[in-house]
Amino acid sequence: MKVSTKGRYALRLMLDLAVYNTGRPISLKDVAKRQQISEKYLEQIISLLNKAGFVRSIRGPQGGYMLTKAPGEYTVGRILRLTEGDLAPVSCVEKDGMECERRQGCVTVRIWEQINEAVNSVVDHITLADMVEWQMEKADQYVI
Amino acid sequence: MKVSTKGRYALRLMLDLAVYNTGRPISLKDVAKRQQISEKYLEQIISLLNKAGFVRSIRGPQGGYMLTKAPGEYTVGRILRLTEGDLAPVSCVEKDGMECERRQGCVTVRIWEQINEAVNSVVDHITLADMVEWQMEKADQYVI
DNA sequence: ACAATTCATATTGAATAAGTCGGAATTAGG
DNA sequence: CCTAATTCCGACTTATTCAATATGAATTGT
Repeated sequence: MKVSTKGRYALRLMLDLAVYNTGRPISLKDVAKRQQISEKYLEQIISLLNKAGFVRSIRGPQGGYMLTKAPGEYTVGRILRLTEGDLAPVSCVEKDGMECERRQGCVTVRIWEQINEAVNSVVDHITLADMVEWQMEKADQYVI
Repeated sequence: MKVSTKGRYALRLMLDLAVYNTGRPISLKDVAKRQQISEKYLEQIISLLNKAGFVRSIRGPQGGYMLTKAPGEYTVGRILRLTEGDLAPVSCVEKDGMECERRQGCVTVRIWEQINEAVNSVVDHITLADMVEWQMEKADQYVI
């Protein structure tokens, strides 16, 4: 029941791009330094985000990445699902999951469905914009 | 974010013991047959449940296992946590989890906490007795 | 031209998942 | 007491996934 580093890093990566956005591309090197994550690993992760159109890339010196949309447009769910796959606790309740011949008599599936709904209702109602706001509040605390 | 077979099988195993309880021990062979799970693998799983006192074992011929408490006393959460460990989506929000030096500045932790609470509130409010009831309803549907 | 960047693919090492295997210990029934 | 059914125990295996590293090509601002 764990979220892998890939999903967690993706979230921090996207948050970093949102928080440090100045209208100019942000290099992975900077993100890696701030977030203390291997730059090489971030490359793999942002590649997914790039192909999915969540960010756009600018190559060459002074290049980097930028969000393609406003932070409020990215739910945590969309970011996590892109990197982690379906968040369902078992494959038989996934959106495009495997079908199971035991399904009709299976009682545990109700539990998995409820867990699935509970998780989704959390991640689909939090956006990057919320997280940026939290970040600002944190920052305020330390400035005072 | 998946529950492993170990946790899923443990749940079905406990449910089987609850549903087919007649006051006499139930052998793993029978459970394995009904649930279509490897008997050898079930041995490993029930060993955990046994050591935790969730079931008690009777050895020898006509031996097997029995629940030690009423089905209503077992929450899904307790069964899953025994086999899966803490259900938290990241270790830093586990009950006895690792501490993280990034913690104070970390914003994503709020998300993991909310997911954790959402999952716990599902699994800690469903008991084996509920599942037995669901099973009965299912059975009724097919008898009619 | 150079250096900073992204892009693409392959490889690695460790851990975990999901069992299987072989046999020892216990005990009810004949 | 013997036998067979059962639990109990630990080692082993096989495949997959995780979490990166490594290598180098392609692009482009200065």
